[in-house]
Amino acid sequence: MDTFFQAIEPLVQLSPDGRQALSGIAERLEFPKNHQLIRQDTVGQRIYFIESGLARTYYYKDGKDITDWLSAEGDFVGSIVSFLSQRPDRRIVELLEPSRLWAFPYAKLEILYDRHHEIERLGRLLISQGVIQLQQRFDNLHFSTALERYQTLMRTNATLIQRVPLGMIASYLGITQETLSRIRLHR
Amino acid sequence: MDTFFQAIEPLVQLSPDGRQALSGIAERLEFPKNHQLIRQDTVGQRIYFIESGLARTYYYKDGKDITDWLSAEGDFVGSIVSFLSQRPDRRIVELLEPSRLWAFPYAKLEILYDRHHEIERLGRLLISQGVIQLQQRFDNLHFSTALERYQTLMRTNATLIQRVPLGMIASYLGITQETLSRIRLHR
DNA sequence: CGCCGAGTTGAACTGAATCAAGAAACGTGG
DNA sequence: CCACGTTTCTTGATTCAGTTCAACTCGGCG
Repeated sequence: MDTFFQAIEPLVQLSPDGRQALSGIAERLEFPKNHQLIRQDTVGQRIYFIESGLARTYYYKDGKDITDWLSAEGDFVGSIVSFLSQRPDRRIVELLEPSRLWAFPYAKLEILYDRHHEIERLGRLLISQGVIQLQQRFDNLHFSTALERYQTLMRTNATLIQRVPLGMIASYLGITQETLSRIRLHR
Repeated sequence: MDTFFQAIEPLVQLSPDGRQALSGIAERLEFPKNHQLIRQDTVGQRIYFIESGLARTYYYKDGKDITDWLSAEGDFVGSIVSFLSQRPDRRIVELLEPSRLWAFPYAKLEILYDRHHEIERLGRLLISQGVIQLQQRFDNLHFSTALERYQTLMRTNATLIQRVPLGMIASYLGITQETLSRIRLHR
């Protein structure tokens, strides 16, 4: 769990007790490419930390496949809305590369929230980071052109573009694959 | 603070102790229309709960005024990104109606988070709600037409449309005032 | 009364979508 | 390790939703 504890270190200095509690509920997982972590219209039972690999969150709208989020090593992934609300959600989470993960089951996490104030704090801070990220993504979509959105992605997540097929990047940006193809050979 | 405690009741049953702690740091405020709660490029020192009234969060992009969020009685308002990250943000919060508010200062809230596990939990749950709301708004913007976005607003927030000028609603939806004007006299 | 902000309407323009072929690249089995 | 099929990416022509710019209407209210 070293990479995991390293990732959360800036947020909370966990006591040995808290660390042990988290280690106790974490499940070590390894899956091949294309494995579905979360299936459509299910309740997200787990939140995943990516030690290595790459995951995509997507859903279908009018039959079209829309990328909602892309998560790489060091990120958390899951159907956030479903996990937080404990309600089914259309979002699917699928691996784009073979990955090593740590999974945290919702029910067990709840118990730790109860018992360990410091873990509740960790939860609060992780979600806070989530809001900030999402808000930035929202702002970018709100009144920006396709080109601007692409440039922002290049600036913040340049490596993703090598690892994720163009069509998935395009819908992540809210544009069609054809438009993205045209944009990137240049301007 | 009754309306406030009523609003958070579904999330956490606070102990008398916790309630008193929150009451102790809350500031009762009343402001006229057009008052700025948060000024541009400042660090959000407070988060506000709206007992009565209406607030708008907006910012300028390329000189154009863009509505980021609209908040009415029962909602929390502030420059969320700035409040959570304690960094300056371009977002301005301004009252669209005379309002009665409860303000919670960041520094004092931090102390309560430390002392009262249950208040830390409240914080976590409130932010969780925030993510869910923002994600829904994001989804709606991601691959929907102007008409669809307007209809979603009608479905979820119909009353706002009476209270907020058309231009502000339009930029909230990510469209121009002219387009919104055309859309709503029907289709 | 006349002005001023808020909303509407019109006409021309444009960024991006759609539809439709092709060209590359990729990986799987023979 | 080559051949074939599938997936990924590019390119072109056309269409369309929404923007832009500009003028005009309406309802207050000072």
